[in-house]
Amino acid sequence: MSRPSRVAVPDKREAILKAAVKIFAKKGYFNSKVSDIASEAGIADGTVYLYFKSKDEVLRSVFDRTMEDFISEGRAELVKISSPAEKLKWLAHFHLRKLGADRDLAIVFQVELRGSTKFMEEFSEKGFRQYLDVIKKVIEEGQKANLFRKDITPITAAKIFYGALDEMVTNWILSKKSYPLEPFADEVLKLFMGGIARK
Amino acid sequence: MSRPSRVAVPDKREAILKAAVKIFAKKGYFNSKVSDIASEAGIADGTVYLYFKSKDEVLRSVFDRTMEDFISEGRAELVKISSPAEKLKWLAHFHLRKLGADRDLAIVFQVELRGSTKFMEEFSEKGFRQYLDVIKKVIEEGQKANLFRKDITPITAAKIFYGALDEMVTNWILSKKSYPLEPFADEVLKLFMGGIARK
Amino acid sequence: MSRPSRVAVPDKREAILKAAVKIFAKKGYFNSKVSDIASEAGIADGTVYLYFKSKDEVLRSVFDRTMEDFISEGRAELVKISSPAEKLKWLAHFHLRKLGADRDLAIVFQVELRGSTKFMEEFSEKGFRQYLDVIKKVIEEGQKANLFRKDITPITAAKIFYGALDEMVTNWILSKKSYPLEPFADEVLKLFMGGIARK
Amino acid sequence: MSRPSRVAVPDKREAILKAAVKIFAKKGYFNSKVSDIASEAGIADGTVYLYFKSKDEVLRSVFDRTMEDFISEGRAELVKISSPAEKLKWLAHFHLRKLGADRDLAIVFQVELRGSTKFMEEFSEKGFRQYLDVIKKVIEEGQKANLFRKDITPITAAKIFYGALDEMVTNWILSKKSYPLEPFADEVLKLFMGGIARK
DNA sequence: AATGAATGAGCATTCATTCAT
DNA sequence: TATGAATGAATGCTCATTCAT
Repeated sequence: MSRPSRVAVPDKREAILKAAVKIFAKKGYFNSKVSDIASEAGIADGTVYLYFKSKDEVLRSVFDRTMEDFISEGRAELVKISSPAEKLKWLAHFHLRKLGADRDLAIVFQVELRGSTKFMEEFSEKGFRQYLDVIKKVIEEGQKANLFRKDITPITAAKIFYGALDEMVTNWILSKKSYPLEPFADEVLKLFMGGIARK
Repeated sequence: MSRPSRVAVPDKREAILKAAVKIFAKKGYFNSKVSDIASEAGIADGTVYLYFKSKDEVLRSVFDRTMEDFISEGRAELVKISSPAEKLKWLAHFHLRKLGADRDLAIVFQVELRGSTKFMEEFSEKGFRQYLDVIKKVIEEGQKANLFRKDITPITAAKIFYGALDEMVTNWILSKKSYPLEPFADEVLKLFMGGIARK
Repeated sequence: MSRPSRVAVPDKREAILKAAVKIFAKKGYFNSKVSDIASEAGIADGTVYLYFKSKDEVLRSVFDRTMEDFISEGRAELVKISSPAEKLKWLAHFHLRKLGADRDLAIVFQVELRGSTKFMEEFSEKGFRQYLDVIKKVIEEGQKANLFRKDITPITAAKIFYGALDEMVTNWILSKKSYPLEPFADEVLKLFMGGIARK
Repeated sequence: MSRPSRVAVPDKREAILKAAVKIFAKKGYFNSKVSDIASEAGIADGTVYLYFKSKDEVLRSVFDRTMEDFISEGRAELVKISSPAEKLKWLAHFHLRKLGADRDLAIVFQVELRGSTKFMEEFSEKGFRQYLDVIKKVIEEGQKANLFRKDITPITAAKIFYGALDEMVTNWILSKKSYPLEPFADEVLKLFMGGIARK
């Protein structure tokens, strides 16, 4: 049922985005030339502009596409889980598994997308708020079910949860050593759920 | 009794750094022109180069000077506190109080310094590791005193603590609303110490 | 029957070199702006960099291309002449005819290429030594044939020959009056062959 | 009888000129910074401008002072010699002895002073014409005394004489090997007087 | 006279974007 | 669609010169 594409153009848009992630990760957004991306994607410089309005839009699109997948997959999976604690567990693993699977993409997300307040604001506006909202909902759920303490606002708890995971990713990227990222999900969960203080 | 400085040029180096923070915060490092900084500092473009080797070095210096203050003040204060929990409390408040006091500086730290892997690596190498190390030490102390649980590695706990605070700052910066940042220290502490799960 | 070239851009590289000679001759290498050259060539500034790596390389190329022609034509013609004296005659005329035909090029060669030891050394290394060598060979030939005196080393004689011609060119360039250069070839030859002293 | 100078200021003007020759010779006029010269002369940058109006004028002064010495010494010596041939001999030796004694000065004269048509013209105007005129006079003298052939104009012969010597200097400067320059005076004379052709 | 901090005009080069083919 | 040659605006940095001290 799929529209038969013209051949020879398996998916240039996709190729450009993939190339862009690789190049942005290696050199940083501002130091990446459009010609680097085009060259990496195996096309002519001008062709980039048939698919994207500007270099700016390429980065934006990397973000949009990834975030979209991220959130929709997240929402779809979460409904299958009933326990709020299990939901948080799934989210933490999901977050670190996804970014841990594509170092270049992780770099672009952790580093490049934060390199300008402009992007940050947009980043925040579009995907990040939604993502934080997903976490917040889970926490509210836990509070309603009397499983989570209520003396912390859900949104603050969500930020803390996100911030902790985010820091795991940042450290993983900057580390000279190569190690699996996902296991840290359990560490974060342990602390987020129970706190550091001995009972 | 201090020697009265000449005229309106009490400290140009300082003026440049201050101007740079303001400009970098407003426009981002890559979009800031050296002439913007010079103009903001009330000096000629070329004068910037009498104090700094390059635009690059200006940003680096903003970071160095701030981080130095930050860490030395942190270390000096911490030795006055004996309880590990109190130390964490002081650190969280200190972190948010400092950055909450200078929005532009906070923006440069949260956004600009992370805008390139190059800076990130240096940032990480120089100040960040040390800061994380300070936190780690406190946690080890708490574990030794049997106050903190021992099933979490101190460095991971430190990262989570830092990540949570960092996220507070980032959200504060990006927020369109203006609100005091420091109070969030207690929220982070509450959760970090006791966890989200009801006992 | 040659394929009619597109539009007004028959050969941009050539146009740039031509423009550069004109501009360098008028203002000197260091006082010539790349934009002057581009403008003279009827192209955009950036286009210069599609054909040359730097302003430096433009000057180098002017030299290379000219010297190459010069030497290859010289060698090709000389083999057709058997008498060493006739060879010198042809060389002297050739030298002055060539440079006398393009005042701007002559200026670049006489003045600009000598404006820095760096260029001088390269100039010397590449083309000049070869040119001097061609003259030297002719003199050796004459000495072997017992036509030229042997109490002067061929290389020194060659330098004198070259130096005399070179001075004719320099004076011609600097002169406010316009006069034909080539006739001076015979004057140089007269003196070089027979000396100033009366027999 | 000399006016007692203030001490500490043996002769700054002289020191600057000396420093300039050294620096210009090493880096070329355009690549030499005024601060390089000042530093080499052991004075502050601004002090250069107490003695010279501009960097330009420093080079000009190097030339003026040297040329003045050159020509006045030349004229003074020549009147002591009666034979035109001996006069040429003295001139050739003088030329190569003087420049051969100060490589840096020679470089400035051979290379830097020719690096721009502007300087060339001035160079030509001021000292060079006079120098050439001195040679020309000697040749006219020789012709009048029936010692030199008359089928060559004196000025052309003078240029050839000068050009030959000049080339000796240029080659000496560019040579990687170090050798005495003055002996080439005799070679030039031999050829200039008798020609290359066997009698 | 001497200093050297400050000035600011000047310029080579880069690179995102366009557009004729 | 695709190309890639051409564009030209944009900017970090240098350095001759000035001038308050």
